[in-house]
Amino acid sequence: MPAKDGAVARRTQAERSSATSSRLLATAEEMFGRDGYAATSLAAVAAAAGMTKGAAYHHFPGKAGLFREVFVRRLRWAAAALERVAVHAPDPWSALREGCRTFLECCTDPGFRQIVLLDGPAVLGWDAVREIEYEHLLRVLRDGMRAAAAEGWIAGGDLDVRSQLVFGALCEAGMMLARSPDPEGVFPAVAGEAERLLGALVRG
Amino acid sequence: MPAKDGAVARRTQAERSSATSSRLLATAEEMFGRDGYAATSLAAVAAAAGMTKGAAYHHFPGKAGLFREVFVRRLRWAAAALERVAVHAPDPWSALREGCRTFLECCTDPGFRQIVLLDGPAVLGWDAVREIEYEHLLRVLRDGMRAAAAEGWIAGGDLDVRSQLVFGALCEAGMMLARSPDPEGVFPAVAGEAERLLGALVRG
DNA sequence: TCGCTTTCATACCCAGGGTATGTAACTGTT
DNA sequence: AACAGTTACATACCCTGGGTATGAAAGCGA
Repeated sequence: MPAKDGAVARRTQAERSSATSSRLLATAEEMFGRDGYAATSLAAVAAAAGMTKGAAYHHFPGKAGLFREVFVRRLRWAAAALERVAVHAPDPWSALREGCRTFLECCTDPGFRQIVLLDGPAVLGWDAVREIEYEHLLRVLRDGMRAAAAEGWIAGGDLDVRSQLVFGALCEAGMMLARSPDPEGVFPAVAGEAERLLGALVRG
Repeated sequence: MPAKDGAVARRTQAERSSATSSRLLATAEEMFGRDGYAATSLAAVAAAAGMTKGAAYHHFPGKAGLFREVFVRRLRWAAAALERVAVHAPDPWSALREGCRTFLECCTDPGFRQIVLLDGPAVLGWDAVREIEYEHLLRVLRDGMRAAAAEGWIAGGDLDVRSQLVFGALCEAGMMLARSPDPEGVFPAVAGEAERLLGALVRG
């Protein structure tokens, strides 16, 4: 077992690997989110992260592969925000309302909008996007609806389909927010209509 | 005024131009719809239409420009279908219901799905897509809602926002239909939930 | 100490969007 | 009818950028 060779701490392989991998991911998340997928070259991302294309291709299967990881990251980020809100809700119905509002706040982030809502479907294909979104967001929304339905808050029906339709409406709402010159100003109107749409499903 | 020179009918510039332009558009619509924007090269489109890239660049400002024209074409196609249905509806509420169902049927077309729902936003940007969709579909939907609201069929509110949210839900529904291995089989369930979403807005 | 693997950098290939230039087909004018 | 000017293409080229092949240096197990 050799000792450290002087002041420079020698790093293990796993440390090096995960460090560069993380740097690359963070840089890619920033650039994909700011400039969009098509306008961001892989070499530029690697350079901004302090390495070359070769390193990027060593850690990820390609540009689309890197984007996919970034996409998943953003979804995890949103899912974490949802989680924090939902656990404090007093009842399933409030959890639904608060969750949807939180998702809209996530859409306020320009990077989230660009990566998840705009480029995601075109780059990864709708099926892949749908699968990842299901894993992190849609299932939560569906389960929330099921819980609300079980307690009689909302009407029954095909909740798999309905949760996805609501998700589509929320994405559109998120895009409206992001596009607006005054997101904070229109937030109440958009969030209000979104809640009305949700509230319209309440069992009368 | 010179006479025709033999068997070959000489064509005017406008005829030549519009003929090649149409051929290019039709071919691009087919290939973009089948293979997607990224996987379709401009040279391939031009070749399939019996010409070279030069001709394409003479008639359109570039690949994205050509795609934009194709995109508009598809929207006009869908709008025409909506128009045919809406005029026969006995009341605003039926017009809304029938219009939404017709839109879902448009989404059954794989090319429509690929061009309008998948590639459009990423290629043209959300703002441009939104503007074109507004011109052809969203305005119709909003006006339909306004008419329905004026006659007391649905509740009031911000109908600009609400129509867009409903549109988002419909697009998602369309993607579900297109993705399904058995579109005809799931059509009733999806259309049913879409109508429920719409019906939930009915003034109680 | 010595292979072996992992981690990157360098150099290269090539598909494809865009452009510059040449040429043939039409058009208005005298 | 001849000519200049414009339009409608084709050909040849540039160059960005994704992907790959090769090589070197840094850990790692024996």
